[in-house]
Amino acid sequence: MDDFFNNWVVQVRKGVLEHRVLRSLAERERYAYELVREMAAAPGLGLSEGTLYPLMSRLRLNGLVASRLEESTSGPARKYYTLTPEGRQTLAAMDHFLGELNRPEGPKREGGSR
Amino acid sequence: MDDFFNNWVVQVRKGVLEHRVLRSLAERERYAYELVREMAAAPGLGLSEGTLYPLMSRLRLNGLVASRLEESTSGPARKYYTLTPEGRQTLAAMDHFLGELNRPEGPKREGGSR
DNA sequence: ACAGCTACCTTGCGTCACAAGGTACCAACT
DNA sequence: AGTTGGTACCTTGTGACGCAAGGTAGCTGT
Repeated sequence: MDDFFNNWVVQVRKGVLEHRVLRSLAERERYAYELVREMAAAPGLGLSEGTLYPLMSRLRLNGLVASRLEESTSGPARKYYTLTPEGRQTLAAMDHFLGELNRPEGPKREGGSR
Repeated sequence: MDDFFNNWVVQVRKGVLEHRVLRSLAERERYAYELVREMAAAPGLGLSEGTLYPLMSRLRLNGLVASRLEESTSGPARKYYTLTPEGRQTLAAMDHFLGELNRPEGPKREGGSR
């Protein structure tokens, strides 16, 4: 039926997810499995592990997060992720960009340069 | 430098663009070239023709827009696009979805089933 | 005739969500 | 001891799509 709409939703997630993850990590450190359940419970998202684990790898490769292993008394060890300074910087840039996007028609000129 | 951020912006566009285009067409009919310049001038977007033409094709294939050729006295003929009823419906669904996404922590339960 | 604008469309590339599948560790029941 | 079920990690293959670059064609001015 609405192939188109469903596909659109997937595309929207691509942008939103990374932002949401960084946002979440800005609050406190978390491990991936925790994030999966958190996001899956959120309104429009509903991601699975296959989405998040590669995402976390990308974040780490790009230096936005750092990870730390912690053993658990009940279950496998957890890999906790924290934001690096670059991660915080990128998050701020994202926030700014999204702010611009949501402003309906007001482009807002940059510091009146030139 | 910020490969990651730039890439992210590209991903965000994927979701935003289709919504913006439908929004724009909901106002009045437009032709593709017009949309390109309109979007390119908007804050965070900056798309090119190579992005928009395939997008318009997809919209037409999915029955969200209809097109109509109109000759121009100055230049090539223009293909004007209008929203179909399905297009309007999809736009409404998108608006709803985005509304849900932006609600910070309020999932809004579905009819309290179960 | 030629440059430049409008206006349409296509090809090749790279990125990414997602489903599905895989490994391993631990607790509880049979 | 074996099986189930939960936690927690990660990989592979597929399909979708933005984008740069390139292509076609009509009109205008020099």
